[in-house]
Amino acid sequence: MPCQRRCGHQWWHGKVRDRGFRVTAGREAIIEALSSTQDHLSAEDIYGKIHDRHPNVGPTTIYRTLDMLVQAGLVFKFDFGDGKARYELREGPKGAHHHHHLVCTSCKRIIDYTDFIDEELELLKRTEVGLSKRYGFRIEDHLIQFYGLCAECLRS
Amino acid sequence: MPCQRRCGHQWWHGKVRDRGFRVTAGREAIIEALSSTQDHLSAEDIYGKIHDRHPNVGPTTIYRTLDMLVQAGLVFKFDFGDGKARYELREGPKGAHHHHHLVCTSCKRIIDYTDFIDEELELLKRTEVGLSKRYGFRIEDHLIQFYGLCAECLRS
DNA sequence: GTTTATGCAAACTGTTTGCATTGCT
DNA sequence: AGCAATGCAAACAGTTTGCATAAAC
Repeated sequence: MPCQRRCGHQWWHGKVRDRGFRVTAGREAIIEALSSTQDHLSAEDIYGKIHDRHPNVGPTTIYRTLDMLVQAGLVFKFDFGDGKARYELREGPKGAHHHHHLVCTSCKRIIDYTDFIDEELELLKRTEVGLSKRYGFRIEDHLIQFYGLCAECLRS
Repeated sequence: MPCQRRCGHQWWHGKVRDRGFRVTAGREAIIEALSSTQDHLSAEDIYGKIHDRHPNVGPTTIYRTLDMLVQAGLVFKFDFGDGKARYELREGPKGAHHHHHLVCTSCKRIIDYTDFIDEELELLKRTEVGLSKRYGFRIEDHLIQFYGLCAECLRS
């Protein structure tokens, strides 16, 4: 199905088709929901976001689509310890956008940060080379999260 | 309850009592299970490990105890994406032992590593200072995980 | 036309909760 | 004695699965 809109919403079609998956209206809606926000959406969040325009897309499809997108490498699945999985687009029309997370252990707020990434990237690169030599491990991704108390919670 | 054994199994008693929690046989068994292995035990794993000697300790107690230990800062709770929480002692009789994880996305194997920790700690320290200035966030802990394919899975 | 995706309902898994009882301090 | 911890059974939440139908290729 060609893109219905004149904008570039089909950047991911190739990546999905290349892996033998099909492009459907439901999947379009789910990717759009993910790319329309900076938040870390749960499956339920996505359901809420798209249910108005796509009342036919149910939770099952969302879970199955998210699994597929994780498998295809388009989406990252996170766990922040609140019992539900959260999903984030790994790349957009403009390419990959990498960041790490600050998790407030009190109010569960999540702050994305991209500062200091340069130093971190340098260390990560070195670490990855070292680890692959030492353990024969091929590293494809990483997760860095800091836990603590956010400004709001420190105040009270 | 003073330690029944002549060894140093009571190193954590103070930390638990200081926070207003009590020392019980079940909790002793759970901490012993955690300290007797390098593995990342799930609640069910712990149940299996202690059920012979402590048939009276049920799953509920294990969950509640683990929550308490996480709260008391003695245990770290992880999620490796296999649907069950996993727990690891944060410190032992000899003090804290910090490490990070390599997660094989194919076979789900987890490899602990402590290499490069010094460099990492240095960077983390700098990052933490920067983040606390920028976001007013007080960082108390961090999680670093690398994802990829282990040597075994690369071979096949 | 063939194969993959979907929706529904029901099943499943890990975890949590209410309440009466036990046990630490 | 007083209050925290436990066990049991039942409840719960998020997620997964089987199967018939619909849609993409």
